[in-house]
Amino acid sequence: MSSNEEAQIAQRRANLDAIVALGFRAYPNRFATTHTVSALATAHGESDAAALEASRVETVTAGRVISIRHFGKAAFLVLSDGRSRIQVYVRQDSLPDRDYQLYRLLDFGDQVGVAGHLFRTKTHELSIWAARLEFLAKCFIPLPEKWHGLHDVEIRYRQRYLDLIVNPDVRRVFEIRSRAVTAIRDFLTSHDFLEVETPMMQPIAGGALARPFVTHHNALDMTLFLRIAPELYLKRLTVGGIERVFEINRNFRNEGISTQHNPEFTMLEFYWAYQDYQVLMRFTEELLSFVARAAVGAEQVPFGEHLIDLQAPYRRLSLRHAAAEEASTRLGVPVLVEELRSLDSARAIAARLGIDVPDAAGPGRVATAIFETLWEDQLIQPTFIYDFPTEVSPLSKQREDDPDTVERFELYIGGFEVANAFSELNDPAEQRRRFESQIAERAKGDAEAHAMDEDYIRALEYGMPPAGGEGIGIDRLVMILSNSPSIRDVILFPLMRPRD
RNA sequence: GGGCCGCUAGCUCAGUGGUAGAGCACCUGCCUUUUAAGCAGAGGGUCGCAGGUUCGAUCCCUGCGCGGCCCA
Repeated sequence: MSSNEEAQIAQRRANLDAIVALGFRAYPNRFATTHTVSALATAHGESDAAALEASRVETVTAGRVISIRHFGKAAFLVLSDGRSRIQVYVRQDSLPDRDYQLYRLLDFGDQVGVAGHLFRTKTHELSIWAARLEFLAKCFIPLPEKWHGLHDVEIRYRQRYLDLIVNPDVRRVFEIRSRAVTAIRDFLTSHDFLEVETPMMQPIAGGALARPFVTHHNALDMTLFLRIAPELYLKRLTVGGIERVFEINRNFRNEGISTQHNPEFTMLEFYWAYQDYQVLMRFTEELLSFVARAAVGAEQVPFGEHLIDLQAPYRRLSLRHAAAEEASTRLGVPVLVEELRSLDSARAIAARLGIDVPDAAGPGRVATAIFETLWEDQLIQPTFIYDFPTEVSPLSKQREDDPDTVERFELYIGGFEVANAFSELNDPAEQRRRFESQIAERAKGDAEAHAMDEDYIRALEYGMPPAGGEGIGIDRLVMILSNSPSIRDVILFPLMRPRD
């Protein structure tokens, strides 16, 4: 007993055999077109019937057949080039017999070439009056239904090509992504930043607090880590005199998967000598409004229930002040900023709020946990959270007036972190102390604590200029710009478990 | 790692302790301006996988797999 799908595949193979028997090649090497479907739709989408008749536009184009409506000895095909669609009118008395026989053997999903002239049907649909058909490739496997499309997210992610064929909005998301990345490059290069590429495989996984993926180089017999951040390499370049530098590339973090986390994700990092985090806040506002205009044509973008406004200025909240203020509201008693700076009182406040913190956490980690738990969900409109505890920021420079606090901010949009930036720590002695403190954290069980990097300290010993640096999560930014609720909607091939 | 939910035809989904349904798609026939074309007819199923309970399980129970959402 053969299944329905097997029968459909057999039918389609038989159709291909018949097409070959007509003299067509099964897999021709090329097809010379004069226009893409999108070009035709753009150029003539507004032309009326009389104008098309007067100009008699002849065209040769190609695409995938995504609909066939038969009418006896005529038919309407819909051809897609992945972006736009155009109707093709096929009739027996307008085609060579061989081409008409070909049309009768076409299946939903086949790749075809068409030559003919443009016209409008009675119902004003822009169409090609086919004078010639060429066969380009067979679709053997039945495609998902035209009306309901493909909803099963598992198949959409595993077989993204199917998703792209049948769900036109998916293409739109990745066009936004492409325009956003291009806009970031344009913005930074126009501000004299140099784009570079630094190692993806690193002997020490530094520049962030995260667990790395581990691999091995056979010839050198050495352990290598897929990078969790490019930070330490980019800052070495500022030592080398590249005063404005950026990289857009993949990071890898060996952590859980969620609507906001994919094990590999794309990050922009840039470093700007002689600037500090205050300058970067203003620069970020400029950058993001520029990117929004370029990617979606507006600074206001819908995101779920919200309309997010990426126009400057963004709200600014000091981390400890915001945490203390919200804790006061929740607990109904005053909570002072100073209480978040001492371990005992900070732990007591966290406990009263029902927030669990690791045993090894110092007051900085506790204050940060309180802040994230109380505030993260409400930070829908762009908000800079600034002045982080030094304890959680091993690569950031301290405030001149407060060694427990670093000049650092995170930008939240849509309820999650999109950017992280700081005035860069360039004092090699202080950097060594921070690394040593991280190693102590690791000894206490923090698997994400930063490792020692002697070569990085040596680079600082040559003198790194004061600088501001920032990382922006491209995937998360694109989620906001494209109104996508999951990071998997903005990554073409998100990581999935093997199915078999 | 924990909790909840899902997995039925190629796709989108109903459904029931008594051997399974719709729409679209596919096949046959009719149709030379349709657009979710129309009309008539036919076919298509390991109900995620494996056990258990039962006279009988797609349905109830247990485990596993894959996915989704939430939490850590």
